[in-house]
Amino acid sequence: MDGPLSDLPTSLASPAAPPLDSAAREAIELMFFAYRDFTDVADRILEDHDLGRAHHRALYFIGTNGGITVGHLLEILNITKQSLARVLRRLIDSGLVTQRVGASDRRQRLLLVSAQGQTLLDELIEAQRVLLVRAFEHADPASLSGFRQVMLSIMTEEDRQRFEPLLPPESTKTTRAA
Amino acid sequence: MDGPLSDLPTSLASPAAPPLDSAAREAIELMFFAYRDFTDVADRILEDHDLGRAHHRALYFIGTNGGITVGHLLEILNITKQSLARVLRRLIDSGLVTQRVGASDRRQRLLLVSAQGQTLLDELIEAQRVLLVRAFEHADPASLSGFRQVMLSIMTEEDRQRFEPLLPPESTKTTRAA
DNA sequence: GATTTATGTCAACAGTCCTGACATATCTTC
DNA sequence: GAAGATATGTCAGGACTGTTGACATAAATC
Repeated sequence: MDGPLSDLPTSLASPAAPPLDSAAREAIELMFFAYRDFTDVADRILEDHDLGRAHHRALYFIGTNGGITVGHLLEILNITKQSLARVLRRLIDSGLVTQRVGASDRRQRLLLVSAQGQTLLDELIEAQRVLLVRAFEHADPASLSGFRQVMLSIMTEEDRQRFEPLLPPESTKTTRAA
Repeated sequence: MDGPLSDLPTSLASPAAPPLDSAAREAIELMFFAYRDFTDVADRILEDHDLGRAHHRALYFIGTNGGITVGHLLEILNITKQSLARVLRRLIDSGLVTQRVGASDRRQRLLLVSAQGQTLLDELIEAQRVLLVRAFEHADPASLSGFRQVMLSIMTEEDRQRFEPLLPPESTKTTRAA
């Protein structure tokens, strides 16, 4: 009495589905569970500071892009300025992030992580790094680059470009060697 | 004027950080962007039906576990029953999910995806499958298994077990071959 | 000086998750 | 069969995060 719906032919929406079907299904679940558990370790730390995931993301990208402008941060996060404003307000009020007037353009607010903010950020990164190091230890270097390739390919071209300075100048784009 | 904070020694929170540091940082970002873009393609479809991500997740796991009980679904999703109730109500009211009284235990509500729900679910899976197929085409089979290994290793042991029937009976646990 | 740009702010609404407290049927056990 | 445990539901209220729409200000640019 369980599972009569799961093996119906994939006829309606996917016309003649390629064989990758079950692999894709598994990957969908891998994404779900891995991402959930990955964010969970950070969420637990954030709880102690009464911060949410949005604060984490903002803090992270400010930390790795010291002096970033609000506009650029908005581009990375892809949320509205009103959403970001709420989050930034909190980070600034609690002293985790500071701001400085732009040197060349005084309209800009350059965002910086404070010493206190860096301590929290280090803690957050460390928590996730532990998971990743463990994951990388279980996988050989080839697997690691496979992971990287797949993740990059899943992304939007726009997001993929954020990583390109790190990519070897090979083609991961249209050249399918066939 | 950009980046004075990003290269400070990792002295505060991570005692003597291994060399994997920059790889870990990159992986953190890979997770963020890949997951975001991966869910985005589904979110766009869901918008047309005025449904959210929570509805997607519930629909998905009901679809791949036809006749699942509310309790089991709660275990998978790891949310409270009040949260799930709201989501299920909507799915049932809109005819995407149906329920049936448990055969052996009449307290149970067995959840099933309706034909209409299956159509939507197929559409959602197809959208993400397209991304994955493209990603898998760009990566050789070894890379694919590397992706899989890393994602599995990131997870909680508990979640990893959900995949174990599919895993070869090797040890990905404590055996580090050293 | 007029326009555009970078940023902020007020207000309202929606989705998702949480906690706490009760209620109801239905098993299970003594 | 009565008592307790279990599966599920529901009401109430609160928090975080994201959205839209409208308006405000300062600084850059033309």
